[in-house]
Amino acid sequence: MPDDDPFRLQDFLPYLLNHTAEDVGQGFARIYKDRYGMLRTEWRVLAHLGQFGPMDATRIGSLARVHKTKISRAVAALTDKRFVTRDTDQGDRRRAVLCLTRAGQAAYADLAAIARDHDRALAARLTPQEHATLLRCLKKLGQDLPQG
Amino acid sequence: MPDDDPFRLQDFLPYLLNHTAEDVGQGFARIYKDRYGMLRTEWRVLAHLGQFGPMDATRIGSLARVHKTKISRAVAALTDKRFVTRDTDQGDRRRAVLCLTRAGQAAYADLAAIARDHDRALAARLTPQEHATLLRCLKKLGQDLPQG
DNA sequence: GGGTAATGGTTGTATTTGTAACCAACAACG
DNA sequence: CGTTGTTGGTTACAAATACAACCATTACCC
Repeated sequence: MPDDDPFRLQDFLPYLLNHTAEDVGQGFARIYKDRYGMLRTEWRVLAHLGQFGPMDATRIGSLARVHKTKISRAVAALTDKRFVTRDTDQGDRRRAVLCLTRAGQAAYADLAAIARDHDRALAARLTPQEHATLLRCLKKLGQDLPQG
Repeated sequence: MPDDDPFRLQDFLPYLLNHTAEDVGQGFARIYKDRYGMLRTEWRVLAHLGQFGPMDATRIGSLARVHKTKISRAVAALTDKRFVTRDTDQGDRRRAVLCLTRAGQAAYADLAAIARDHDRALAARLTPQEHATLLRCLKKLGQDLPQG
């Protein structure tokens, strides 16, 4: 293991990833913030419900790998905005099934369309091969992290 | 522009990038946090000084694209830890040139070595071609964002 | 059943961050 | 020179986050 191989901050993956993520996310973040007053976790919860249908907070948390307190607060904000309803599961009264209201569905449809365009614009800056490789790499790197 | 091409959250680049960045950064973050009580911006400032030598806060901010208040607080924390000195530029007494102390250099050397290993472990999960493409894509995506 | 643990979810509090306002030193220009 | 504008940097206050403690309900198990 050559110690003379120097550390290059510009190529350090956590740094680069974080950097790019912030840059790339900001444009879209402004949209859901300005248009619906949503925070990132709120958008994510909305997106999960819109994408996968009704589910409880724990499931969203594990899909999105977001801590339950963040989910809880995001859900509270979304119900305030009348975008989400919570329905206590009568079989297990600890659980609450979350569901988009009609307004929530509309907001999701609106934002998803914008997100899709946004994503296309990003992809257009890469070759199709690059884009495919990028997705594959990100997914590879994101799974089974050596105990974080 | 086909509206029937649906939005896929799992392939949405801002989402994926953010996700991966968080996952990948966490392991290393714990190290500089546990070992030196540093926050992310502190590590970044330290890394920039270690990597590029003495410079002022504004320069770090523009290199790392971090807001000046964050830099300011990170620098305050680093001087508290005796990792950084601030030297008022006598030619322009608004500027302060930041410089690693000996302890700061040691901390940087320690962390840089760990970062390098960490990075190698990440790279090892990809093929060399994938890794190269990934870096290239991240750099492409990070520059000249259409008004962020 | 009754005690203990585990699970779904919320709340409290201490940190961290973002935004704006601010101060001091310098620049530009009449 | 004075007055106005910029720039480097800090501080104040509001918003967001992390972490731990906490209910309520369900599961386990003797």
